[in-house]
Amino acid sequence: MPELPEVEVTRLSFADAIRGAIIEHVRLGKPLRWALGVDPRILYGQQVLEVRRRGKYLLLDLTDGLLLMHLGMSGSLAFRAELPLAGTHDHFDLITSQGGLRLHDPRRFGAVVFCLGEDDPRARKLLGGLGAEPLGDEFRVPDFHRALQGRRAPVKQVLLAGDVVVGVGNIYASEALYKAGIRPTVAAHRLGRVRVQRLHRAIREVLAAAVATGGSTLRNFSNVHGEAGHYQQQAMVYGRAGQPCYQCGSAVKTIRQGQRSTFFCPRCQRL
DNA sequence: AAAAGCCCCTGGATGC
DNA sequence: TGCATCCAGGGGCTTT
Repeated sequence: MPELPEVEVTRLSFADAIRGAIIEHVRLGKPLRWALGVDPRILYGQQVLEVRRRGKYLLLDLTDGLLLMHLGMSGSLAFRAELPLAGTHDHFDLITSQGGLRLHDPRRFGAVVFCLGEDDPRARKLLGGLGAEPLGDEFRVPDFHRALQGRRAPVKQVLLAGDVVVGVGNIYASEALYKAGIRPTVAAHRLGRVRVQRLHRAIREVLAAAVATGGSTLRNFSNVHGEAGHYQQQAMVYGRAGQPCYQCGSAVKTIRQGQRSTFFCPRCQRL
């Protein structure tokens, strides 16, 4: 579920509130994708210094370590002064002096992992291969172009892979390609400068717009206060198979790429 | 090195 | 109402 915009919206919704908090207790529910990796009591007494994001990972900087959090497909966080009794899918609680942070994740593809720092082998393994931050200055057209030149896979799948650019998931990949007028099936290396430039711009615009509207809420996503996002209402192609393209009226098509659905307009996205 | 498949897990929607 | 099937916002790991 959560792509970069949802993760960023989540981060923004509690970073200020938790900054400076002292961890008092940890409650673990059912196992997530990966184990925490340490005795939870290691966290007790540590202070939460900052909340950052790298791709779809949230990074909680602690006094003496780093907590990596991932929301997987169905995860969401809640942060409130007092956490209610844990429900069936509440699998991680971080009780602090300033409130409780809770991970709710029905499918349990999410994870919370403790690392000593970003140089910790565990952190390097998860973060080391990530591509450029699409909303950051390091995401530049020439680099993007060069990276795409080395890929023969369909551009949609290269975007999803996350080693060229991070944070673009299944919704925003389709949306960005639509905005750029590029067919999702085109081999990445066949894109010329102009197309790459358009795609670069489209990715940034789509992600920024999604953050601004609180992300997309398809099922359960909400920020830390339980507020849903609205970007799905302005999706041009995602989830609109068979419906008329807003620009040209052609029926939006859906195909399978790497066991994921892709949506595009056959007329507006010719190459 | 890159690409393609396979899984992990639960729940909701759809069809019979 | 019950049951089977398919699909879902991710991504690490293994195999080609």
